[in-house]
Amino acid sequence: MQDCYQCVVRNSAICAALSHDELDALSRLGRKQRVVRGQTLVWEGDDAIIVANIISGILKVSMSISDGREQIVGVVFPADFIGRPFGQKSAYSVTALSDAELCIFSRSSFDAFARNHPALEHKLLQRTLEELDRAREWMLLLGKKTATERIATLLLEMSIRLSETGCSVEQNELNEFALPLDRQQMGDVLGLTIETVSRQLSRLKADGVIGLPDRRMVSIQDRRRLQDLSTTA
Amino acid sequence: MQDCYQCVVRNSAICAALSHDELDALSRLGRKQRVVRGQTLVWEGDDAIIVANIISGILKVSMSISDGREQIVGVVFPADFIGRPFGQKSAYSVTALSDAELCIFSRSSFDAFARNHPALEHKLLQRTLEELDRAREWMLLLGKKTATERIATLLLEMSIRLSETGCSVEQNELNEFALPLDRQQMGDVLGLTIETVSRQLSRLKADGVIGLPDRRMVSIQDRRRLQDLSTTA
DNA sequence: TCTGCTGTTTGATCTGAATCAAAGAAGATC
DNA sequence: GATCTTCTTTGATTCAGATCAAACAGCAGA
Repeated sequence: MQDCYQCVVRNSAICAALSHDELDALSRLGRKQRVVRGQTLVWEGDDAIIVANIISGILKVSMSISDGREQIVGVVFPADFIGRPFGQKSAYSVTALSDAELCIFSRSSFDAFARNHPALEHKLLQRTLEELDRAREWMLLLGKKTATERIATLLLEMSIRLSETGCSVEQNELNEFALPLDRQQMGDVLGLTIETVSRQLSRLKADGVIGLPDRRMVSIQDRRRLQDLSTTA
Repeated sequence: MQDCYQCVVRNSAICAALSHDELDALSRLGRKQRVVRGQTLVWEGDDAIIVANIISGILKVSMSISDGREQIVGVVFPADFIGRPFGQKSAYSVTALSDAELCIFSRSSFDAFARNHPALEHKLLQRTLEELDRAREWMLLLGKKTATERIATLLLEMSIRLSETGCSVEQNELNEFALPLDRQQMGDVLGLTIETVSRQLSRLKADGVIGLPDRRMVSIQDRRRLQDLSTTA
């Protein structure tokens, strides 16, 4: 792999913990890879053989039951880390929601490198703690929130995380954005059916809280109201 | 704090990563503390001022909505770690489900110590990754499983985690144990109401899958059937 | 322009779990 | 041993969201 210094996520991914020399060493272990929308990188239950940094694109992390029920347990953005270091098996699948570009490492070589670079492990620990906070926040949503609250929470969360990523330089990214999820996937994140998601969105639109210019676009017209509906602390 | 060498969780808590000298240094930062059942150690939204190892007892980690709805997002056993290192605020409360004994540190001094002891941070990372796996497994349960599946999954999980803790030396701990949760708390873990929990347990008992000798005790009579009902991979 | 195809919306109906309500059980306290 | 108090179980009813069903919109290709 070449040119980590040019990398757009150099300073936001966990690599930010490394000096130039260390980054060189790590880069020799990895490779850049493009994946297309819909492609699955890791299958639930498989040996955990790779880990990766996201350079661009959005991916989902999901778990399922043998009869086909699926729950999306995480949505991953540029600069985020995926994979299960220090573990034998992957308990979840990772699938691209958009075309994406990754920086991939074999898990075993990454594990070894990380063990020798505490600053890198520290970054990884911080990210894992944040991811755990997010997962627990979502458990509250899945266990206790109503359909309306769930949709409102998702829209606000997406609005924030997409604007943090800041790919597009558009001024009003925060209030107008393209959802990286279709209706079915929104249902799979929220523990709802596609019909319920659709109905809730229609109602928010009818109430003037949001606009839906096309199937992927959302514009937040009354953010305050959406926040109230989301019942988030 | 004295006598880490005698500590029952010395080899299973994250302290196992430390040498004698290091352990001495860490022990000088902490103190042992007893808490009684029902006592809350950390309040959701408060500054994250403490972290701790559990020596004995069982605690819950919970989040709530202002109107009183509560979700239990984790149940913590001896040798487990609680608190939110490297973060300003605690997003959740921690409350004792039984009388418990903890080994408490101020977060800031623990953070500083951990940063200088990579082996400790490594253990902490592994635990956090395991906790994240568990949280995601539970997201699948909360998002997609039926009431029966949820109860069956909880009983099996409790059976396993309680026997791993292995406090009691009783032979058949795995199939007969005291629940550390009352019915309300079971509901709060599972995203169900108290009535639904009670009805599901009654049905499992009527079907001969489990026995309920008293309000806290559970005996698993047909483990195979319980596993089928839990729909866990 | 028509014809599929895929994803979305809307409507009608059903159902699993919530809610409302009351009766037991098991400890505590006096 | 009687009386509270707290927790649990069971029953009746309701309802939010699931399921079943059909129409609709946007596009790609012929």
